This record gives sequence, C-alpha cells and structure tokens, in this order.
Amino acid sequence: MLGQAVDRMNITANPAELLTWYDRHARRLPWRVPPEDRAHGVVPDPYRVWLSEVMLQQTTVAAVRSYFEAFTKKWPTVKALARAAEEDVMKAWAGLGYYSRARNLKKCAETVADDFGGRFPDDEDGLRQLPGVGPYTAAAIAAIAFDRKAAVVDGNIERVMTRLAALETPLPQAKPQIRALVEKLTPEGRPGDFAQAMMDLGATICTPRKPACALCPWTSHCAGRKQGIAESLPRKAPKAEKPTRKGMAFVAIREDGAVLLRRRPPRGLLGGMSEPPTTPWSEEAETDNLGHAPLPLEWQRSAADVRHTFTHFHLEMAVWRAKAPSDTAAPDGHWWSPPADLDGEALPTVMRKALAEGIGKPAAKAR
DNA sequence: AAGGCGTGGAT
DNA sequence: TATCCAAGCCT
Repeated sequence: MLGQAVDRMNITANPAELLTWYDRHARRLPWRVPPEDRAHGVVPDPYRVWLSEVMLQQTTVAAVRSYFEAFTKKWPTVKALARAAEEDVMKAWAGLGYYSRARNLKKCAETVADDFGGRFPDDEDGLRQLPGVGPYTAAAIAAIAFDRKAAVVDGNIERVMTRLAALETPLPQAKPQIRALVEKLTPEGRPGDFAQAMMDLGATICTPRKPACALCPWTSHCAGRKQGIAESLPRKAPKAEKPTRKGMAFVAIREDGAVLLRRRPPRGLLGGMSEPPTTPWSEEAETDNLGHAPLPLEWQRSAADVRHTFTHFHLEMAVWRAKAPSDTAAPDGHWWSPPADLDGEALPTVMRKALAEGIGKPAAKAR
C-alpha cells in the first residue's frame, strides 16, 4: 500500500550525487569527522555524536557550538559525565532550553557508564532504549557513529523529501511516506555521511524560505521545483495562537549583593532549574499582589516588566525588588547566591532577564 | 496521541 | 514588532 504510493512518487535522485556534493561542501562542525578523514579510517566518538545530537534537538547549530565545547572540555567521556553532579549539568545547560534534555542526558550517561561499561549500544534498537533518545536520535547515532544503514528523518530531511517528491500531504500525516522514501534512498555505503549531507542540504540550500535551487545537486530531480511549489512545502497545519500569562518575580538583594534563589520542581516547565521566587503564572493573575513575596520586605515594582515567549505561551512578568538586611535568613528551600556565583547558577534565560531587571544591570549573556 | 516543553536568529 | 522555526522527545 505505502510501497505503491512511494513507487508512484518516482524519485530519480541518486545518493551518490548528494555524497559528491557533501565531499566538497560538508560544514565543518566540532562534533563531525569530515568526509576526507572518514575516508582514511577516522571514526567518530559515539559520545560526541550522541551529545551533539541531543543538543541539536530543536536547536540551531549556532546555539549549540559553545555548549558542546564547554561540555566536552568539562566532561571528555560519557563516564566523566555520568560521575558529574546533576546540579552541575543543569548549570552547564542553562540557556540552551528544553531542560528535560539535560536531565535525560545525565540519566543516559549513567546508564551507558553503569550498564554498558561506558560503550553506547551500536544499533538503533539498543540506542532507542536510552532516555532522551527517540527515533531520530537513535537513527542518527547508528548511522553516523556505527555506520548502520538507518533511515534518519529530521525536520530538514522532511523538507527535502517533500519537495523532491512534491508531496502535498501535510505534516504530520506525511511522516510515514517520508520515512518510506528515506528508507528507499539511504545507501548501503556511507549512511552516516548521507544523513549529514541531507541535513546540510536542508540547512544551507533547501531552506524553509527562498531555497537556493540553482545550487542544489538534486535540482534536476526535484518534482517540487518542476511544479513551482517547492517553497510552499512541506505543508503544515496552522499553529494555535499563544495565550499570554502573567506573574511576578521577587528579587531580594542582600547588602553584600547576594540574591535570593530557589530551585523549581524537578519536572515540567524549567524543571530542576533555579529562579528568584515567582508567583504561579496565569492569564488572570494580578501583578501587584504581594501575598506571594518570600520575605516581609519593602518591595518596589521595577519600571519594566519582563516579556518572554515560551513554546506555547507568552509571559509578562512584573519584577519586584527589595533590599534585605545582611542577617536575613533564607527561607526553607532558598539560598543566597553571592554575585560571584550568579553567572554559574542554573538560571534559565527568562530568569536571567528577571534578575537583570531586579538588580538593575544588563543580563549576563547566557553561555 | 496531541500537547507540553526554551531559546535566539532570521525575516 | 510579530511570527516562524531549528539535527524531537516524553507522556
């Protein structure tokens, strides 16, 4: 059934043409073994492949680079990462987003170190069992690190394939057809380079807007281009509008400059990360009700609110600040973070914005 | 199985 | 300024 539909799509593109393009145009990335080194027998380190793939989930190469460098410097092996304190992993991940990835990263490292002697499973099924490793990541690691002929499908590859086949079925319904096409196209030789070539093509040539079809190695095979609909693919359902929630943040500053922080609950939004005390956020919330203040101090509202957009809602947070005497005890579950420690705390970006507004200095750039 | 889950860059 | 979206996973 699906096979017939795929056959009718009649892909004429050849993996060899894409690999030739990749040999000349592969992006140089810190976690990647370039094709010429690959040809001389250099093999990628599964730890680095895994770490980069998790960081790259829904995250741009530009954002990942410095985090990848910091992580591999601090924790050169999966065993080193397994031995790290989770708190330190969250601090190092702060600013990168989707914090469940960091929690799963630590769990996964422990599994690999404790149950597999520090060696990653070398096939898709084994990798798929690891926390934080889904269908895409398992296939990518299997292909790139272990030379397995795995069908790697990410957002780039969905775009490339729907255009190549002029596939007008909207996502996510088109996913099975796309997978079938990728399985047919993936070569026995160099499956990892093929996957990376498809992703590079999607990232640099077959871009969401204004694709550079003139530079594409597959331009003559592209049904979407022939039909003049390439740029409109893949089709997607329109996204739901984001509601706006409101809340308050309380920035208490001790005379020595220390700021009062606490830890958020271990799961859910910004789970396990640190913050100045905040109220719950809702569409109806008041932003001038001091009932939730962590300490009985003289609170003053900061001039500007913090605006921040999460995946599924906008947040407007009023920032209230107060000076605290030097002998003020931190409430249960809270601690005073001295200025020298603040940059290193596990503070997500939205909370760095709140602190910057409360303290009255520019936000430390997320690392 | 649809919705929760971050952030910054491009347009 | 507002919207889109990037190498997805989990429940």
